[in-house]
Amino acid sequence: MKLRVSPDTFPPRGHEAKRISIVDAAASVFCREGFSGANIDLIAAEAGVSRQTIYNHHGDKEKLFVAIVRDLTERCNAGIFATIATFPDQPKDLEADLIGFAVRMNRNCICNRDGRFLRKLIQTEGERYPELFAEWREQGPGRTWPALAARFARLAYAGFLSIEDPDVAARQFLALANAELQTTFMLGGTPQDDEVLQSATSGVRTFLRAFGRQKPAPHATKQGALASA
Amino acid sequence: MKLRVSPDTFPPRGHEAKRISIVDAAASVFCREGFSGANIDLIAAEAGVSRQTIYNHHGDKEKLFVAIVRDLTERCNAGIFATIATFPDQPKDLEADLIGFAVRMNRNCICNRDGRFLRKLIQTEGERYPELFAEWREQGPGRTWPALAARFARLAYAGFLSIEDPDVAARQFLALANAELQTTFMLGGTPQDDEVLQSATSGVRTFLRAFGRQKPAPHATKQGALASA
DNA sequence: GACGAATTAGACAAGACTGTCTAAATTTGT
DNA sequence: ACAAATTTAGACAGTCTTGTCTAATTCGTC
Repeated sequence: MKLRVSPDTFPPRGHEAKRISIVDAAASVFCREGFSGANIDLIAAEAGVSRQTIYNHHGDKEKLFVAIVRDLTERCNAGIFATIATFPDQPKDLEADLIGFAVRMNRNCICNRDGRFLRKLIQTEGERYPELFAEWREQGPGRTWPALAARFARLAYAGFLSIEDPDVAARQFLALANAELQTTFMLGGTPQDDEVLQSATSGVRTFLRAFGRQKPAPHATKQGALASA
Repeated sequence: MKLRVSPDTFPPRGHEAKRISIVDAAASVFCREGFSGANIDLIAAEAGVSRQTIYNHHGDKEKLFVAIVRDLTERCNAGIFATIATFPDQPKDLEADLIGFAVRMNRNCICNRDGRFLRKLIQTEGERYPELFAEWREQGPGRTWPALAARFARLAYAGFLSIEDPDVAARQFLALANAELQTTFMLGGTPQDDEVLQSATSGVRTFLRAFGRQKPAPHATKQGALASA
């Protein structure tokens, strides 16, 4: 296999630029080739950096790998929390607002570069680094699931939904929103925008058939919420 | 890394026994280590067979890998169709029967050895062998999804469910049944029986809240079905 | 422009792996 | 029990990879 320089900017300028370039290239290569298959020379070429620089920055291949996973976990978490912050607490149109939220979640957290890479690394190398991915589990799902569940609980409390267990509802919401994308995810592909919208739409519709209230919440926008408890 | 002989029967007897032993060991090692990381010597040791025998049977590493994926696809498909054959067409207790079906699907097709292995190989090597996994997609989801959808359509036609799109409903059914197991699957783990039951139960409950009929189907067991169209 | 730190190319040793080959040993069918 | 086919252990060449080292070059900063 011949190594070709990436079509990026020729050599990245500055210390920090190189660091970022290395992390990006390493994520891409680890993700594409797996840990065993990843080749430091290829990472170096793709980062536009010499091999020695990678060893200077990260020590060895395993440390590099761990750094990549930590980095991806952190960035993905940030994205997920930022997206959860856009959850529709006081929806005008519940269905449309939840569809919008599901689409944002997919596009900004699950289908984007970081999300795809992290998911693949967890799937392929999760068993080889139990403590590393236990850490991911705590910092990732362990914190994001409850945060999302809390928003659904709030929506139920305000009278928009009829939910018994908010944790279960949150997981089912995402499962439904992604139901049509499973095969694409399995093969590492990136679904088109319209596929994401399609899946979110049918998923949210089903979710609301199960958990929506027939009565569209008695004007419980601000003051009425507490009365319905 | 030292290679140790597997604790299986010492050397497998007979030509066919060796073939099977090689396929089993190779599936396990490819799955654990990925294609690049898989070591022919390790596969040979784990199969209780000499390295040369593997080359005699399969030619080279890549041909061996393709043979493994074909084999797993075939076995998994057989299991899925066998399980779909147990779908409750004339349920006594719709909820209980669908939960039972979801549990069987999980235990016999998704969580078992073949299912876990095939899923992982698709996830890790899918992009490297497009034509091979396109084949899987056609033979697997391409044939099993419609088969399952047909059973849901039949259930709806008989008055047990209220469904618009049986294909969507089938995908959402499985997505819901697995909603609680996602994290475990990501890390390659095998969920406990009670976790599978738990996930199936809450998934089916939500599914029936969305698609169940309030009226428990007007005795539409045999003759009444056609009338409700 | 000059100094110190960072980066580079390349060589290099050590080890691992694939795939081939051979001669001996074992198994199978008859 | 015999002959043919299969399997085995081990050696082997060739290739690839990791991680280190060195000497020269470039970069950031004053």
